[in-house]
Amino acid sequence: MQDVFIKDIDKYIDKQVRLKGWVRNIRHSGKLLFIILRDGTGELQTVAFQPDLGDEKFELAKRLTLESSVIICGIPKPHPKKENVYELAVSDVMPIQIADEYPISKKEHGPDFLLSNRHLWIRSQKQWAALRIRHSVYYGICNYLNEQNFIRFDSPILTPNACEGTTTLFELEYFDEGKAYLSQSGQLYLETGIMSLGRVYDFGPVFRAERSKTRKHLTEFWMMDAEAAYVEHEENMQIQEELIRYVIRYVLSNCKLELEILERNVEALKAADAPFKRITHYEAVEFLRQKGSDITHNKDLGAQDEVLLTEDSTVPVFVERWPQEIKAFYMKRDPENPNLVLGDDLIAPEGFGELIGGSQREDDYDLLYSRMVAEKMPIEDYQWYLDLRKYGSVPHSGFGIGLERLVAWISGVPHIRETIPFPRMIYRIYP
RNA sequence: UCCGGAAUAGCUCAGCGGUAGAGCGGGUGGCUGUUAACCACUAGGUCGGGGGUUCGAACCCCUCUUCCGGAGCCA
Repeated sequence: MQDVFIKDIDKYIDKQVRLKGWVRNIRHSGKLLFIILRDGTGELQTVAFQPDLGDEKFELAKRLTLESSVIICGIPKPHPKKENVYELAVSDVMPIQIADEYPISKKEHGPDFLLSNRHLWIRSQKQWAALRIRHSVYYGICNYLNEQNFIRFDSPILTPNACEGTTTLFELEYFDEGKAYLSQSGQLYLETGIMSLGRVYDFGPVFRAERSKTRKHLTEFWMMDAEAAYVEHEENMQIQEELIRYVIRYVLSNCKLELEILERNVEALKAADAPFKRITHYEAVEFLRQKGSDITHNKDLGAQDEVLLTEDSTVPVFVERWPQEIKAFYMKRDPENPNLVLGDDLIAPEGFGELIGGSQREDDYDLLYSRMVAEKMPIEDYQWYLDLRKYGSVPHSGFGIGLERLVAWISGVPHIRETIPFPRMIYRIYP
């Protein structure tokens, strides 16, 4: 007897196989019994006919409930009514555990109930699809970076200092060393890595103690930071664009079924695999004011501004060359205008907001030092970071991608909480 | 932190001053091709907590709690 996965079922037509999984749904009609089985790789309808299975096994099989675990043997056959669909003619049924009354019914549920039952909700078809797309986005990113000679360089999660500001940090006691913080970004550590390895990236959870309550925020999310030596602003954006387009193609070719389950508009996704738009912050503000926004030239984009900026675009939009005063201390000044920095934000179409924040980094010791003093940063805590500008400093750039936002946009899932197994939000830490 | 909204059966909701309802889910029975199967019967409730108004409150008022959506901040 061959153990097989449902995704491979079409290779075993008319052969005896054994499937191991869970009951997604069960229906019976007299002497016929339909068990929809799922095994992690897919779903398959199994059909038991009482005279073939025998009265005893048939009665046993009828006692299966939603989400019961079960091993089913039988012979894969083409579905009598559907093209390219298969079903299993059941020859044996072995219940492993008869599930209690399953809390998640086949009708709709509210978000509070589903989030409280997240440990079970992940079994649902749409959640299964979203988590598989997350997996493919993750691997797409890693594959691209590997092909481009980026070396994985993991940043610490426990850190002695803030990357940017301290108001949004989770704080904890670290033995006798005083306060430590959960990392908001590994970027500063990555900058050390490039001086050894040339091009590096990290991928891990980061933490923001912001009291944000929107569909695009989590307090714990996964971020990929990449950093490269001898890469300047233009090439930095080029890498970001190629990476995103690579991931789009990777998901389109690996997750057809998942995108279909999530009812993602695949044509819109294909259309996004084209040269991205580029606009300076100054031009963006002019454009947005024409469209009725009250944004000014020294302000960041609001949520509505991001929608206005991308609503007529089929591709993501880069906003580059930002006013220095609203961007982080480590960004390099624009040589053509000292009031600007060589930073870029990549805004997703369809209202998902910022996918990437990147910049060329300040590589001059004195300029970086004076900027840190101006921001009243504790220089002694950052001496290691300043050292990088003393020992073989080079022009370099990098960027960070929020994994869940990218997954949300690519999958078309409306809320970021469905793009991570266990979302951490301001009012929720269970389960 | 601010601005909105919600809380009634296991779940999703209706009821909005006069005997607590439906669909799904559960249970029992029926059906040889079902697709959120269908049909019949059936069990299931301190109407989020506390206080008030009223002859009478799920419904009106006050308060607390929990959650949702959005803003700001950010990825």
